[in-house]
Amino acid sequence: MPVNLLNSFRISIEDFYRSHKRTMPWRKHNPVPYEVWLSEVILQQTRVAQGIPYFNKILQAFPTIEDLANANEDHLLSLWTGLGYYNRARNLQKGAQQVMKNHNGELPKSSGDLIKIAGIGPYTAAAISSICHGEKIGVVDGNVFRVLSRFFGISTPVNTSGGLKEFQLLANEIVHLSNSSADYNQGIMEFGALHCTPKKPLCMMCELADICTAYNTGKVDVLPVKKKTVKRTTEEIHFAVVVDKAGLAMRKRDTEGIWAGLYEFPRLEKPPLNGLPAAEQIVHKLSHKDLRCHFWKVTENEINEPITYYTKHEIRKLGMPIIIAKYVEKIEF
DNA sequence: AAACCGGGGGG
DNA sequence: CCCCCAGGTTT
Repeated sequence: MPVNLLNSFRISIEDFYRSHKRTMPWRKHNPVPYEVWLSEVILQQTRVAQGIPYFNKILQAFPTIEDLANANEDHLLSLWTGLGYYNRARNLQKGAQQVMKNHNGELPKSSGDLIKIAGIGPYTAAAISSICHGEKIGVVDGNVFRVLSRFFGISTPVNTSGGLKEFQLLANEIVHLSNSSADYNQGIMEFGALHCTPKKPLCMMCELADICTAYNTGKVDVLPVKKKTVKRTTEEIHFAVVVDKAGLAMRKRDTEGIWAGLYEFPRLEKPPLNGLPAAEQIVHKLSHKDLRCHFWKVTENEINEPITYYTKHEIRKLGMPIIIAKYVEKIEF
């Protein structure tokens, strides 16, 4: 990306941050690292409005890292109740114990050391080090994915290792141009949360609209791109293999849906009572589901639909799903 | 790379 | 109903 574009973006984000009311509980000139750590862990995959009461409650119960390290786990979990992702609480306490044991009770400053602590990943390490110590490292969370992908028109799926790397590098490049990692990083998250929202972003009043790629190419509603994690399903299919003197029974499929207008074997709703397996079951993989295909050697009586027979010669001229075509090639009739 | 982890809010 | 949220760990 051109440096002047990166800078225009960065300056607008910092201006946005400095001119907005701040919502985080520990927003002060010298944020306490423990408070930032606690709030960032609480807010993982959690809306700020939902997490704030928990932050206040837990900080009051455990005012220092030492208190947290020595806490009764059940006590901590009772305060966490309702937040979800309860391993966050256990990891948080494990981290506090690590800090007591290995760092004299004080959080390390660099993101490289922070990330070694339980429950602190790339995001939280970058957040603590940039906000508390000015390290020039970009935070990458859901807001950052959204804002960067829209503004720069990046369509790389964000939920892939390659996408994550690309966005992290871009975030780092921008934050290196800033004199205040804390303001820039918090600004882009605040901007994403309040302004460049997932749905109905406030483009009409956005000061970045003039140079926003998504806005100027009509892609606001398609960015960021996420690779679909299609939950694959399995469907059982029972094919009737009916062989007659006249040939092999085939039926033409409807003109809509999968394999529209192609020829296949008559279907059975379930494994036939009077039938022998005619072949091994074959799993036919589609993008969204596995078709587990069974072939049953049955007589005409098992089929409750008009049957048409085709000779091998005739069948070769019919359009068929590949799984049927392969089967036809294998058998003798 | 994909699964798993929770509860709440909004369209 | 689905998507998203100031993500991280485990397999």
